[in-house]
Amino acid sequence: MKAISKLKRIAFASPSRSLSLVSIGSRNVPASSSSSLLDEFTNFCYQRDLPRAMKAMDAMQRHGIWADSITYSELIKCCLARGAVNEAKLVHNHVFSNGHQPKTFLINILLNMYVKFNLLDQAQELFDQMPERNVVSWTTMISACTNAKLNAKALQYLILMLRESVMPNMFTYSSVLRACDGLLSLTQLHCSIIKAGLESDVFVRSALIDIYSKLGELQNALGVFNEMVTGDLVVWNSIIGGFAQNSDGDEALNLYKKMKRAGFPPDQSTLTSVLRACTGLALLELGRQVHVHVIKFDQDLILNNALLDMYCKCGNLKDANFVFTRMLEKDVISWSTMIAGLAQNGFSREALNLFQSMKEHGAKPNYITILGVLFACSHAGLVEDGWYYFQSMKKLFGIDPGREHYGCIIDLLGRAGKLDRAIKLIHEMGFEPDAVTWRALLGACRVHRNVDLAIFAAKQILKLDPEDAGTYILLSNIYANSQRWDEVAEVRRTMKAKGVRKEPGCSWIEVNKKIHAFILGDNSHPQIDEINSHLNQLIHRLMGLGYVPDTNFVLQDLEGEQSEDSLRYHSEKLAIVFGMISMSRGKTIRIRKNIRICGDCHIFAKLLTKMEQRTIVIRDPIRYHHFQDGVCSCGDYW
DNA sequence: CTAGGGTTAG
Repeated sequence: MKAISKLKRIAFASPSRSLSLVSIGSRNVPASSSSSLLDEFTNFCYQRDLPRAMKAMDAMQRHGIWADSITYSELIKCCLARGAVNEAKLVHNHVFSNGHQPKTFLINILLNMYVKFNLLDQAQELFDQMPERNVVSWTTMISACTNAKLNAKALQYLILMLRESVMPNMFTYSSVLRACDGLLSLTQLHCSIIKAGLESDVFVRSALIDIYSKLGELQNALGVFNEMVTGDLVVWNSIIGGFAQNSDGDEALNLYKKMKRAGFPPDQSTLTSVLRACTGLALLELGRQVHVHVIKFDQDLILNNALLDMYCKCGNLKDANFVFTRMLEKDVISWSTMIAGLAQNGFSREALNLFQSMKEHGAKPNYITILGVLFACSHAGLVEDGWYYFQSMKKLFGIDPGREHYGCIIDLLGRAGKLDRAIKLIHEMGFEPDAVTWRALLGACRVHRNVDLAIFAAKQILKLDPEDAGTYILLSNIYANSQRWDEVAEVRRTMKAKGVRKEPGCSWIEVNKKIHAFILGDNSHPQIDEINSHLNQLIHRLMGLGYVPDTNFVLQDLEGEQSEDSLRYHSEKLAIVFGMISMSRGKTIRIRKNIRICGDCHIFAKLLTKMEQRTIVIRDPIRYHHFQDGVCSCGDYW
């Protein structure tokens, strides 16, 4: 992709210089005159007349004449712009013909040409034959390797170049930094960069920020960013993207504000990251504002995909569909995003229909697409369809089922109550089960109330993920419910010993472009009294209609202690009531929360939508719940 | 002649 965009850039590069000191064509000049042959060739090269230049070059070769390096570089640019690989190879042969030794400058250009044509082997061969390699030669090879994701090879080139005492420059570092896949090599490189005094180069800085972010070292990335005196758009995009990709949307958005204050107008890359931040935080209104800017960069595929995903993840399928149908160019990510978006939001049928339509459009599904399809089947209880896709995905789409696919199928079987089959599958799959696998089984146990198996699955999860507070609480609740107090104490002890704390339940709701957070046990919201009194009234009215606060949801309640009173103040209930007080009836109440919804809040929300004619969408860390008219899109399974 | 930033699941 990169090579192609480079080719394009060359194709639209500045028009050829005019050099016509000599008449063009061979009319006025005898063919045997070596100087006129050379002039002719030079003119054809600058005029980008490839066929004639090639002809003239052929004649020059027969006469043993060579042009200067700049002229050849023009010719090679022309070959690149036209994708003329064969001509380019002829140029290569010509400049080496009859034992002629071109300058390093020219060989570098040839090297780079092979890299841009994606002919790494040829580049390597030429590189190996070079009598003298300068920093450009080495950097060209390093950059070729990093682009091809040959990280070890890129680092190896750097070592070899240092061994030959060629000093890396900012080009070399910005290139080789992308090849770091461990903190050790990165720290060493960063030191060398500082020693060489190159850390203030914007290219090096953005590369440093980016690689630190990719390795999850955000504080280091921020350190490099904060030292910046003069920056540019890409440096800003690197740091914003870093936070957005490491699910720190808040910080990404803060930096975005700072960037605008610093006078840098956002581009496609910035907005993609901003949308990703909105997606993570479920900031639908901010996402909508970004949508306005997206229109200016019409039809940027990546940006549109990010916009699409934002609407899906914010539970707004209407706008997601609007964006999707208007995208002129769709790739496998667009289709996968929309399919998964429909499935996660409870529109399984639509997801499967879209998958059909994707295939009819000739788009090739990938690993992730199939995950969305399996998720849709699982969600709709389509055991047979899901099993069919799972069994035949290798044959139909050439994709080997991975851990995640098994996870979906375990979920599918579990949801359908086929726990035995699910366990059998865990044993049969070629992978060691991981925490995600066991969580899929645990989900089934919760719904089908299989306490023993739930304990087993929870223990497996904790073996693999000993910091998972939610699973500890769940396990402790299960024991408490069976009066197994010794084991309750044991779980609590383990948590204490490991320093695992249960995260307080927190729900967020966006009203009038402001985010309101509700945290369990926190009464700091200015309208908390009004909310509580309204909540009590609602509960009272709902109880009149048969609602019973369910303190027995031990397998579900990850948020607090199991008493009716604490259930009453679960954060999502407060957020829902606040939404009802502050938004008109026609508006959807959208809530995001940090831990999974409990069974009592789920029933509460369902009954409330029926009683009050409201629509509520709650996104928990892994599922979506669209409540309307007394039912939830999750089908009471989560 | 050589260099940096963005999208789907988990």
